[in-house]
Amino acid sequence: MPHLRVPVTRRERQREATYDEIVAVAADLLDEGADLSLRAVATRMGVTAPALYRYVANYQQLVDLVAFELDRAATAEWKKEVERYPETDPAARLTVGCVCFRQWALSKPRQFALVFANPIAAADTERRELLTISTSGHFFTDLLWQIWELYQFPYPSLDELDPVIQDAVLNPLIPAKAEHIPPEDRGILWLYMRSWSALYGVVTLESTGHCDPRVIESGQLFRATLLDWLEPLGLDGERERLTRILDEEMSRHRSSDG
Amino acid sequence: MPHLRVPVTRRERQREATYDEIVAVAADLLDEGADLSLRAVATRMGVTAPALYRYVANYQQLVDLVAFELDRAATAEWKKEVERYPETDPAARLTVGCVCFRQWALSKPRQFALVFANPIAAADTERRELLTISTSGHFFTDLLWQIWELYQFPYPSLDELDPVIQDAVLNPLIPAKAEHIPPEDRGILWLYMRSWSALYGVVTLESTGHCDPRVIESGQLFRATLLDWLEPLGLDGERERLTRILDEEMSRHRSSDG
DNA sequence: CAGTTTCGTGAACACTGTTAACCGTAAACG
DNA sequence: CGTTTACGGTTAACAGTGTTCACGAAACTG
Repeated sequence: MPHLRVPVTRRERQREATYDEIVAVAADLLDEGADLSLRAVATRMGVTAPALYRYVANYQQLVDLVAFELDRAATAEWKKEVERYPETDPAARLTVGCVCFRQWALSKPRQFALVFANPIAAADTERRELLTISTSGHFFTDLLWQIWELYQFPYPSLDELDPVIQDAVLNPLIPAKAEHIPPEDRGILWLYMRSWSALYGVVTLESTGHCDPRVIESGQLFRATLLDWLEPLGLDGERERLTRILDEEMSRHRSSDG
Repeated sequence: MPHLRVPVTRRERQREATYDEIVAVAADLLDEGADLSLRAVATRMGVTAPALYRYVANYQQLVDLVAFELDRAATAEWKKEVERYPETDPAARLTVGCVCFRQWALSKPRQFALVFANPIAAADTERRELLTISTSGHFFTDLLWQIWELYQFPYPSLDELDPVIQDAVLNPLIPAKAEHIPPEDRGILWLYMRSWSALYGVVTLESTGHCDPRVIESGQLFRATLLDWLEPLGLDGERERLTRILDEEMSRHRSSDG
């Protein structure tokens, strides 16, 4: 959890460092194929398990901590990849970003499950807050906003939306760079939710393996889903170019790691 | 796992009964909010834990067993609900079926996670087989097939499909009542995969709680996703009627359990 | 310096899944 | 029918898991 007041006292710096070590060690464990456990993290840090309870209240909080970090680290990588295309081409950037997201989910299914398939009870406000500042969410909303600035695709006005949805887009609980979006334009967030739902759907289906392995390998389901979203996002004119980019990005990853 | 050769010897009947008790007890545990554990199932059956190893090879197999049963039982309920509309109206039936699926996922998120968010490795052929005969899959493909018989919506021909997808629809690994679909019509299965992916996406998103609780409560995301699929399924002419049915079904469940 | 907070330990509890050796009883076979 | 085999259960034990509690040492604070 990012603190705004950066602590300066020696103790607090030490504490912050320990937090960092916790998530680092946990991420290592996950990468090695072991499953995340309080005790494993502790012993690898050269410390006994109860010591960790000075830093997290329980196991779930540990999970949330590393989930947030995994999300942050992954998004940072995607941002780098995306920068192969200029800032003036957000449509290409979004395409690359989506492919990166999928590739990450496929190559690190355990991490993906931790971050995105980890159940969150509606009442659990703590975890919802964490979700709200999720880095990947900001990443995708921001790209969508940039696309809108450039292509001006149509979005529903507030009074076209269900009252409950009006509430949700005006005072969003989901991760979204929304502060800079004027209230009358918040209908865009509805499009964000819908497109995110579509992207999340295929990727989760593929990452959890709940479909034919050959279909996953081919990437056609993912590809078709993305192409369906070109039109609603005003990208019909770019269809050919973006399809080319999409195919190139997908084959790039395929060749890079067998 | 359903055996075709129904055993008659006393021992085998006894054994079958024990299997039934295992999944029944496990389902009870889940319903009570406890989490599924080998030991808990055993002690509740009045038996020690190692005894269960005469029936399942390991914990994962127990999970698979009850997952299959949960899927079967849930689908049986949906089938009943669906029968409120005549067999000659498969579009209405599919609508009801989708709402039931969502409602089940929302009211029993743990069970849903067990059946549908439970990761399956690509190499795990055993679990893939179980998936292939999944009851809910057959339920939805069958409805889609009936809709096609009635409305004759367009579907891709085999040579329009990616070679890998051709393979997948001709020799499907996913649950699908496909035997009675002639090879040249197998393009329908591609539409099935795509629509299932969309349905699976929203429902998983909602069931795992990875979006604004208000959006879930309103049901608008689910509703919009379903409505988007009317057109590809040749149901544009039925839009008004089916929307009415959809709304009615959704409010029905909302009022029935707070 | 004295007092207090912080951070770690060790022991213990209540659980997990899983393996091993063992044994009575019920079915199967000659 | 008697003998033998195999099935279905037991107990004991191992290696883990999350979590709590009482304690102590070390580090900061007045």
